[in-house]
Amino acid sequence: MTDTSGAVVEALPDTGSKRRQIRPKAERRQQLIDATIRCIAQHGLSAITMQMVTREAGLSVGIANLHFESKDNLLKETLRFVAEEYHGGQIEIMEGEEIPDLGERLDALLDFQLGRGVTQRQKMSVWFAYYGEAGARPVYQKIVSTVDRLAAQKLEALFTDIIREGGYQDVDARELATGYSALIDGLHLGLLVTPRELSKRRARAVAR
Amino acid sequence: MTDTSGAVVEALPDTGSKRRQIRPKAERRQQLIDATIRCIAQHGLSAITMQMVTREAGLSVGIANLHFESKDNLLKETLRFVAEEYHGGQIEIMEGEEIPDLGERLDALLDFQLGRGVTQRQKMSVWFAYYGEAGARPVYQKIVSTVDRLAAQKLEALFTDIIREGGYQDVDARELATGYSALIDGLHLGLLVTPRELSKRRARAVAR
DNA sequence: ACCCAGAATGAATGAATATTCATTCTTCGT
DNA sequence: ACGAAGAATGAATATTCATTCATTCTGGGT
Repeated sequence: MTDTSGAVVEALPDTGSKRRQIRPKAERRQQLIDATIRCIAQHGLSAITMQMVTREAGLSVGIANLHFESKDNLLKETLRFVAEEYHGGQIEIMEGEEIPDLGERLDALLDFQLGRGVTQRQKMSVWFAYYGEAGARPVYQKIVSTVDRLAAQKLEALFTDIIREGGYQDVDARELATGYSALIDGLHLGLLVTPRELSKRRARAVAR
Repeated sequence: MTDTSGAVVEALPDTGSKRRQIRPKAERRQQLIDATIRCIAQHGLSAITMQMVTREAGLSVGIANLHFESKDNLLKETLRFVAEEYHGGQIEIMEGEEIPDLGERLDALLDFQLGRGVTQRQKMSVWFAYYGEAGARPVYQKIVSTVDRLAAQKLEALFTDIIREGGYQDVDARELATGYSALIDGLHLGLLVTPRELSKRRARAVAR
């Protein structure tokens, strides 16, 4: 009954493999970012811990500092990921040519922005957790506003087209775009604090 | 040159009085809440420290635990204060009878909500810092949503009146109220990340 | 089959921070 | 004046947490 028998030493059954695995750097980074998102959504940005994150990822504590230099950096990269994913999705819809009708394209955008699911809710939590700190942390402000600006331009362009096509009068595309963005943000906030379902129809109505 | 000479030992000149002062509990509590607001605005909710807050208030470290049981409690009470102040102001405008014209009352509300000033900006920072944590902390959710619900009802009532008076068709007061709130929240968010001035006019336009 | 570069681990370290409480100081009632 | 009630202080304590790094382990290259 020697340990050196080389036989399988799986003391705890069902508790995931204990085998150490070596994976490419990019994959580990993503794994850690995903875990960070889940942790922020569940525990909040201010309660987050390296132990928490690495545990959630099923890895050892040291690994986060191996792939990201520091906790600060991990948080920064996580924000960048969420921001780029969210705005990237929007931009794709807005400048994609698959949907010729502009009104339908706006609808698609709305569906994307108010899309449901646990994942979506998690991302939202993360999103606003960072917004909350943005006032005090210029780094966050910069990351968000950089990506934000691009999406805002595309949105303004979309509205400009819609206004021209529809022949609307007395409407400024830039104002409309700002208002629309603000409305969506506000609805997200509302959903976070008071989860309701009715809002989707509501938003669609106001958007026109 | 003995220390026991009993003479005044005011080594640092100009550095505010060193004299210990005894003040009523309520005053100290407010003093600490104010300091907390300033600290959150400047350093963020997750970086906040008892030392920071008590220092900002010009008091000793132990005092926070004397008047509030714990850090958690101080933060909770600070949120309650900000929430009640903000929504209280809104409600006062909405149900006050001083402004008979409903359109003007809406304008007054808008002015209040988008009011400027350092103070306002600080409050906003605090507001969103807590929103960011709301997803993970039911206590915060409860505080905000309780006060929020009341303001939302008043707002809906106001819109109902406006719709009746103006004889508008095809508009649901509840939808309008939700949309309006969301819009304001969104604009606040925008102001926090990308401070701009133009938004006030914009909001007013959309509000109609 | 066997090496070894470097990926992964986690115990140890040190810094930061909430909370306590013995002590000092103020004020007020007598 | 004086003394007591209790407000205020801040050094000390215990805990929590990010970061380090000596060591262990893997898998591809030879």
